[in-house]
Amino acid sequence: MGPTGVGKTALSIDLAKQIGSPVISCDSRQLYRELNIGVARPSEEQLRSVPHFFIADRSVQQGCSVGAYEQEAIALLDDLFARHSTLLMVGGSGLYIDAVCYGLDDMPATDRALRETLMQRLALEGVESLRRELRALDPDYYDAVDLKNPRRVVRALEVCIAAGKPFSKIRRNAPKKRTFSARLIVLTRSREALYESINARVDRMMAQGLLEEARQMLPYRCLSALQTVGYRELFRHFDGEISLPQAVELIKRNTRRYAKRQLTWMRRYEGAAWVDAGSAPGAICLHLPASGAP
RNA sequence: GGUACCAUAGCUCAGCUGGUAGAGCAAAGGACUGAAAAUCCUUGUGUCCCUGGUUCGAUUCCGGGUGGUACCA
Repeated sequence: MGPTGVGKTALSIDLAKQIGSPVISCDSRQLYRELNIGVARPSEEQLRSVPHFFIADRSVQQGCSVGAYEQEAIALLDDLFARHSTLLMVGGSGLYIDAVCYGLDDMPATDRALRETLMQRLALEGVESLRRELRALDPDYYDAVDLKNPRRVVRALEVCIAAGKPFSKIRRNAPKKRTFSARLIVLTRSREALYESINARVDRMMAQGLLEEARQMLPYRCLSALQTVGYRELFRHFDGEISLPQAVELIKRNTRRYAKRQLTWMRRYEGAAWVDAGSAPGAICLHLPASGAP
C-alpha cells in the first residue's frame, strides 16, 4: 500500500513476477471499466504482463461497496491460495485494506430509498434533527460518533432503522479470523517528491485525455464512483463554474490532500514495514517469506 | 542617471495617529466499519529587507543602503 502517485503500480508488477503471484488490486476506483486515465489504471501492457484482479471489471453504474468488495476478495483469495502460497495485494484504499485483512462487521442490507429519505431530511431539517433521532435509537454511538460529520450520522441511522437495533450493537469492531496472514508494506517517499510526482502525473493525465474521459462520465456524475478526484473538478469546469487551468490546479491540490489522508490512515497499521520508494525493488523482495509464513 | 512607489507567513496582501503582528489561499496534524479518491475535525507557520537615528519603547517616524516595479531621460 502507499499514497497515490508513490509508484505502487510499477513495483507491484515486478514483485508479482518475482513471487509468481497475480496482482490483486485493492483500489476503490480502478474497479470501474469506464475510469482509466483519471484513476491511473495500470497500462494495457502492464495488465498483460501479469494477471490482475479487481481492475476495470465492473461498470460505474453497477457500483461497489466495501462490503461487496470484502466478500468478493475473500472468495478470490480462498480460491487462489489453493494454488499459491503467497499472494500480492496492492492498493491505496485504506478501508478496503481493512476489510480484507481484518474484515468488517456483518451489517444488514440497507435499501437506497431509506438513504434517500435520510438525505432529504438532512437537506430539509439539518443534521440536528438526525442527531436527535440517533440519540434516541443509539445513545452509545451518539456519544462516540463525530456528530459534525453527516455521513456518519446518516449511516448509523440507516443501519439502526434497517436492523431494528442500535448500530453500536452491530459495529463490534471484531476482527474476523482469516485463513491467511497479512504482511503490510507501506511504500513511501518524501512529501516533497510525492507532491512533485502527483503534480506531474496530473499534467500527464490531462495530456492523455482526461478531459474527454470526464466528459463521457458527465451523465453519471451523481454516482458514487464519480465522486472522484479528477472528475469532480472537471465536472465543475463543464458547468462553467471554473476555468480549465483552475480545474487542473484543484485536481492537483485535491490529489495531494488525498495522498496525505492515505498516509494518515496507513500510519495506524502497527507492524507495517515502511519502505522508501527510492529503494531497489529487490530490497523489498528479499524480506518476503518464501513460504508465505507470517 | 533622475523621480515616484513598494519591501510583513510558502504565495497574495492587511496592519488607524509608535506598545514585537493577522486574513485568504497553500500547508501541517488527526478521525474514519458498505459513498472511503468519500466525509469530517483541529492548527499556525514570522530576523516585519539591512543599517544608523529619534524614543522608555520602532514593523510603524526620520536618514542612508540594498532589491523590485513604474515613469522620465
